[in-house]
Amino acid sequence: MEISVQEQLWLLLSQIPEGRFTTYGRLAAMLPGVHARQVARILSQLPEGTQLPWHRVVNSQFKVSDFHGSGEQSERLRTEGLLVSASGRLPKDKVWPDSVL
DNA sequence: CTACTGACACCCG
DNA sequence: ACGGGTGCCAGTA
Repeated sequence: MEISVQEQLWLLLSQIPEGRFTTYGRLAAMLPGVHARQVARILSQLPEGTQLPWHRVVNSQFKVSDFHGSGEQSERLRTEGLLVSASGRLPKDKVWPDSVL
């Protein structure tokens, strides 16, 4: 009995505390056989009312993609106390350590 | 710092 | 099955 990649990703995502963030690549690296691109796709298909912090995932450059409307992701991050630079980048000292599992 | 390239996984027509 | 596009990444200039 194995849980799907999708569910594993959800569990991982739910572990990210407020004020922290991670990247598609880091999440993918924690799930053997999963590519970063697949992570991005799964996150993009989360239901609208989800409790999961999808906004705490950015690309490897620590930059917010903001494809989700007009700046909603950056807005949410700022609300959690994460300072987003003018160019959309996040501070590297706030990265979620992937050693939790 | 930015721009471009190749490769990977997946979706759609 | 096939080719083109994408929200990625790593490498390079």
